Amino acid sequence: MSEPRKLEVLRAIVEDYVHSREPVGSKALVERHHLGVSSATIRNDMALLEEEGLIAAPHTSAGRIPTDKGYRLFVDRISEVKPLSAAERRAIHSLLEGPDDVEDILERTVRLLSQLTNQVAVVQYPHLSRARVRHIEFVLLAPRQVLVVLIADSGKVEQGVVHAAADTADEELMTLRARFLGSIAGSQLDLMPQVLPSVVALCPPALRNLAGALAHGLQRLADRSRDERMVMAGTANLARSNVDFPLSIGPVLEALEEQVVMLRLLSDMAEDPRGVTVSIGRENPYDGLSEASVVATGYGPGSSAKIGILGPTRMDYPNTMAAVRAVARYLSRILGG
Amino acid sequence: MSEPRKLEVLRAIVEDYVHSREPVGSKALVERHHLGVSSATIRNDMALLEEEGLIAAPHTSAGRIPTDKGYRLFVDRISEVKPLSAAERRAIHSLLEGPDDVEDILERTVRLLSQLTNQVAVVQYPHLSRARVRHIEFVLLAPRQVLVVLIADSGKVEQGVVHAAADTADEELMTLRARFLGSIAGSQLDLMPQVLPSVVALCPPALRNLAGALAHGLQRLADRSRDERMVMAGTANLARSNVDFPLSIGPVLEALEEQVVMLRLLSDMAEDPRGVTVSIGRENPYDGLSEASVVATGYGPGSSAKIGILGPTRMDYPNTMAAVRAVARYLSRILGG
DNA sequence: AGTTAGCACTCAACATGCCCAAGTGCTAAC
DNA sequence: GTTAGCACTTGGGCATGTTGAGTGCTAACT
Repeated sequence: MSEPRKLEVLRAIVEDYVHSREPVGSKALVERHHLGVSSATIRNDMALLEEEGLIAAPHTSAGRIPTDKGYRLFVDRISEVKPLSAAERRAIHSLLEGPDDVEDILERTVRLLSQLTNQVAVVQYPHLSRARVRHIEFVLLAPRQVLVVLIADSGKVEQGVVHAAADTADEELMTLRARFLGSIAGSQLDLMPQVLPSVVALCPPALRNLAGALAHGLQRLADRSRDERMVMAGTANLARSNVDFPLSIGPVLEALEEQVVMLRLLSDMAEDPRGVTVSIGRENPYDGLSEASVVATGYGPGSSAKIGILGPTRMDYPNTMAAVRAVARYLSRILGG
Repeated sequence: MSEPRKLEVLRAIVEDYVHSREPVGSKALVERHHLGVSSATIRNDMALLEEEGLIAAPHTSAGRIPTDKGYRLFVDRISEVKPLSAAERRAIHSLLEGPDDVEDILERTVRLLSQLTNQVAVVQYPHLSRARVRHIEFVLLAPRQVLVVLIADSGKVEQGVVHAAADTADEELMTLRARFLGSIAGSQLDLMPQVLPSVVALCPPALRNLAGALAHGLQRLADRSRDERMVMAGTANLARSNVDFPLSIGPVLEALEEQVVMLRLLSDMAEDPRGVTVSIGRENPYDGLSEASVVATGYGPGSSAKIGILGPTRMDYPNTMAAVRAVARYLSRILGG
């Protein structure tokens, strides 16, 4: 019994199954892969693989399909991340063109990734907790309604409306803006809770109320931009790749809509030295994703934000991982510059 | 042959079919609805209805199901928009609470609508072409990178990055901001193409280049906010309501992802005097939606922006229309105030 | 004229039985 | 450790039969 061949068999099974979507039997295996042994030998190997829980048979006389554990082993030890095709590289490169507004870029990136992989692509907004305040603006929308805008040096803009208790004049807002700006410009977003109260305290009593409301609004904006968000694309791929196939897409769509779930999922994925992390089937903490896998990686400064894809466990891991990794690198490069 | 009864039969068929998801036969009809005639009579009526193309039989010995045309007649002439239940009213009311940032509101609204109707809900951002410029801001992100922010009096904030040909100083930006603001503050977004060039022309030659780039950026932002966008929620309902059911959800998801398609669709829906417009099955201009219906209505100033839902043709039109109408009214009220 | 009872007819859905091919596990020989 | 051979299992395809819901038509009834 040769250990290397057993792995080779597992690999062949995974590849064939991913390709054909059908349980693969011993005979088909020896035909499609030149393994140098007979089908009987393969059968013995397969029996062992099944004992170890790496593959399973849907019913007595059918071929075998990989289990979650089998995919895991495949991803960890067998597969090599393939280089991208020229066409793919070109597609990624063309992403460099166009406006480099963060939102635009993320949107185009996620769309690209979903097309490259034929899966649902997801990307977190970059973390901003370490970003600094670049600018703030107060705009009077109505006598008691103030639009508060917070601009970070990362280029992210947050906005929100604050209600004033009393009618407010433009000059008051100008004054307060100057005060706030003077104190918090350049300071980190996550330090705002420490800084804002002191600004309010130093205000002339007449403005104290308004200042309090505005400080509260600013705080909310800062929280929100730390508070994570995401963009996704390619949900239609769920239906396409699963035509006549049993990844019940209902629960998956639910998970995708509950952005909180997805964000947790992405955030919790450990960073892998090889560049991309994979979470397979029941490894996923969320029940609805028990038939799905997530392939993700970090990007940007510190690789703190994540980008990745979501698809059926039966997916082409090597190519998918390659695409995710490549796109993440380009994205880092664009945003970093 | 009584015309009113024929309509009554059509109505019964639609209601039963929507409820049971199964073709409905003559016998079942007389049982569930007290029509005061025998099944044979109903059969005669049904034969006529079929001749007129209002209902159809999937195969010889099955009951009938409504055609698109049948639904159309049902919606136009038979159904009454039902009042909402108390629970639904309560749900809508609770929407009034919370921050009234436009984005937040739209997001919560669309989520609410999808829950009320169990369909996919969609809402256009309010049109801003008539909005006026409230404020602009230029922020230096890097020596040659300027963040341009445009704030409209509607409370909408647009942002984008502009590349400068040469290194730029903060003071230059201040100067230009004052110039631009002086000329365009208060003017309508759609007049910007007329106003901006003159501002550039009046700039001192040293700033002319930069001013041109900034004007271009501002123009892009103005375009973008006229350029429509949308928010949606409830895609998971597609899978749920169609478990074991043949609204092939693939094409629908595709349509939803192609926001352009959806926006066109919504925009093109004529305003209906009764408050909500319905587009049924093949009436939809987009092929992928041939088995889907859209129920939408305008909201906000001039009812120019649209809100609505998307679901299988076999849907509960009266309740859905009621929900869409009610939510749109509340939304108008909130945004209007 | 409109309504009804009755009846022959159609057809999807389900069930039954049969066979086949794919695939396995095991044993004995190499 | 590998292989050939073989008995065994079983889901899927197919032909056939049965059932029941539902129709359309005709002839009688009001």
